[in-house]
Amino acid sequence: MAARPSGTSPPPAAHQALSPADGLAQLSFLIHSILERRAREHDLSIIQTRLLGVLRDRTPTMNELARLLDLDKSSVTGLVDRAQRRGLVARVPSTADRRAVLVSLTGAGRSLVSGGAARFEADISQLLELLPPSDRDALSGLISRLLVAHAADRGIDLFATIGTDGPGTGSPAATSH
Amino acid sequence: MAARPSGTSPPPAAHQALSPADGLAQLSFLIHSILERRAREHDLSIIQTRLLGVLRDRTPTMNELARLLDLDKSSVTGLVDRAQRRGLVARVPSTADRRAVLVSLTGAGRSLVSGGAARFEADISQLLELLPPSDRDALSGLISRLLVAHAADRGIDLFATIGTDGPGTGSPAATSH
DNA sequence: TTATTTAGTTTGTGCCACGTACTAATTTAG
DNA sequence: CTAAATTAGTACGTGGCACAAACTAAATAA
Repeated sequence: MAARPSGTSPPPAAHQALSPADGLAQLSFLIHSILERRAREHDLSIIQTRLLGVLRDRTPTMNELARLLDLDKSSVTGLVDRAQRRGLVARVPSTADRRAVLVSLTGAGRSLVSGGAARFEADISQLLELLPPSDRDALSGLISRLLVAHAADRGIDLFATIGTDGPGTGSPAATSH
Repeated sequence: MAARPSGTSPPPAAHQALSPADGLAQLSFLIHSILERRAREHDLSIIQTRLLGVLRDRTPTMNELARLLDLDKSSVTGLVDRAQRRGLVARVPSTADRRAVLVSLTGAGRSLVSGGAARFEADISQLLELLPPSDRDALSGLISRLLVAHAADRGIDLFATIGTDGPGTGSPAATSH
């Protein structure tokens, strides 16, 4: 319940700052919509984009995918179905567990997500250029610290169990809740 | 296309900071999910929540609502239908233009959004308590500045045309794009 | 007045998410 | 080593959400 989730403004005078809740809610919607617009260019929804993003450095089972995306497993079936139908991901039977199915990115899926990620990063750069360089760094740093603290707060996730070895098992924030 | 929209981590060493794009994307999903969880308590979706939030200090037409929420007007019809069916909003025929319909919050809708907003703010407070007080203020300030700059950048929105008079006409960020 | 634009709804399509019910494989008990 | 319980995944039905195209009614422009 955002104080003012969207295009609303209190009756404040010109340069008054937003409340933390308002600011975070609006920022969240802003980033969300930037992501959405980029994804749209490839006819991808946010959740499809997240799916591909997650698969960039993993080959999880359907079940793990559900946990990673914070979805019901029955939702993941359809999600992967649609991505597979478009040739973006593949289902590979697990050799270890004959019940399980591993989901992996296809070449097409990988190139799609790579290009998209690059453009999204460019969007973010451009957005951050609205701030003076020192503020940019400060903001990024603060956000990182907040996310790390939040992950640490609820579980020992974020960078735990991940040493320097490849794709980690730990699941950092964002999926949150 | 988030670099790593969700629960993913690069192969980074323990306390390495996230890239700006990663951080913003993850933060966005985090806030989004906090909002979602609170809304869920009242069986509200994010978009329903945004609808109620927008109506807190406006009584827009369907058309204005579409612009405010960045939706197609045909989408707004259904959105308002569902909210109206639950007694959260009302459709009031406009006296000025007999084609137009004004959408306003009912008492039930208002109390719902007020309570929800309070709880969301509490959630954000709690989240921000993970940072030292000085960092909290710094973060909020930077976010405000970024949002104001962004609004100014694309149009002259944010606090323009709004003096001290009540509910403004300008539509600030968040709806973005 | 006639033609055009504007406000809103209707209809049809597709994605997304959920809960429930089901099959098949695995694991645990006895 | 079977029998029971658990786990992985899918199928199905429901509903919200978003869009585009087609349509009605009112307002505005010609």
